[in-house]
Amino acid sequence: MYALVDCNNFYASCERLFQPKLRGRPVVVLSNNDGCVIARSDEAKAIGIAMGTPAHLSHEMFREHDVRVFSSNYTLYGDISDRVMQTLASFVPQLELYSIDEAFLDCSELGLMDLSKLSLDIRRTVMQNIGIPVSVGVAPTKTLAKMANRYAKKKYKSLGVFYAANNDLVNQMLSETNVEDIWGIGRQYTKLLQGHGFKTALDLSRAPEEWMRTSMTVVGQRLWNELNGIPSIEWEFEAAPKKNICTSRSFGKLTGDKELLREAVSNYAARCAVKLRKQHSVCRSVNIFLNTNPHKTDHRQYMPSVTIECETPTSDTGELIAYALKGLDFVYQKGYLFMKCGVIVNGLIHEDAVQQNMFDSRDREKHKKAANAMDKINRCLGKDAVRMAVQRFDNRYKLRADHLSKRYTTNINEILRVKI
DNA sequence: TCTGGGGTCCTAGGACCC
DNA sequence: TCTGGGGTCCTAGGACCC
Repeated sequence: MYALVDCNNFYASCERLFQPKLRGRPVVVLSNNDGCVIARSDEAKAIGIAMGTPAHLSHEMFREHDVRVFSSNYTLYGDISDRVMQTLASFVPQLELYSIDEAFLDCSELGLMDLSKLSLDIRRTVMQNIGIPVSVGVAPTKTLAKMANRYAKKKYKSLGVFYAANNDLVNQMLSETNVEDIWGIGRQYTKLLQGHGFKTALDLSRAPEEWMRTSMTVVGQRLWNELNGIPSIEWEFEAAPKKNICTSRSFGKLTGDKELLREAVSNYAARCAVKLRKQHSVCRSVNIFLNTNPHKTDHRQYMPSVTIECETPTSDTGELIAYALKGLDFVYQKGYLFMKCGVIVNGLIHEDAVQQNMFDSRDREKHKKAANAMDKINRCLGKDAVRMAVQRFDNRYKLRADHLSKRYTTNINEILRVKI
């Protein structure tokens, strides 16, 4: 049996944690750059604010309904997430962290324990320890557990848990879930399935296995198995090292200034380098891309990207910045207004598996020591306390974040103050 | 003024090898 | 009418996830 625990309206719940007066009030959290809505409290959902709504189209509505708006504060959400996961880990021998607000729990070795009772217990404990509301779905496969979780939220809102303990309960859930709400079914597959007359998950579970395989390849076969109670998605208890790493941002405002782009690209390359070293990887190539704003149909559009092979696989900040700047030189053209740029490092391998290049004149040991020292200082003093000159300190291209809350739990200067 | 950022898996097709 | 038969590796593109 699999349990899926999911934090309700996670980002909105995190913000409300430190401002209890917002309980019962509509709260939304915006994406980077305050672009669009990415999290909503129940109250915000109830007044019809849709996921992904551009913020600039909603100001009227926010004012009208007295909606509290936040910029996203990933430092805070990441820390609250760690705490929730720690609490969850105390209930089962093993769990898989699936996303910042979700985890699968392995219930297979809990013997005859009453899983409904366990679910309620989890919910109560997380609420008491952390203050974040969660929902729990328990079922024989991951796909069904995801479904059970969604079903709990929809149908047993106040209870917050659903245990698909037998065939009747599984079928009841399947019959009340539409195909488009199944985990793994997106827009394209929804079109395909509806076109063939499949409306509910129950319909799909009874589709001919052969048809699922031929029209949806192995993805369809797996899904068919999972819907029929045959686990076909493996556990991943240990986070696998990433195969590529991307750092990209939209700018606070459009720019064609090459110096500004150099600064942004250097910073993103440096972030990639830190992420690489954290998982003990080096990359074989670096990709740099620029995007104009596709929404501005009257602007000239240009979305170039270029990949540069590293002479020797590396995770060195200075080296990656140099590659990234070389890439920028290659694709940059005057006369365009850019909205976004990014750096992707590809072909990651373990740092110990590097083939030495016999023409390599760089003292890698020395640079590695310097990088490690830099990481250590930055871990203590906050990220980017030490940086390369080209990164600058003034962040002229910085994103918008007009409604940022404090980093209550990770920065001593921003700790919650209580007036008595 | 203003529309996120970061990933995964699968398949097809081309380049190349013996 | 006809063009070998296997392989591997890489990339691009499409689908999906939060």
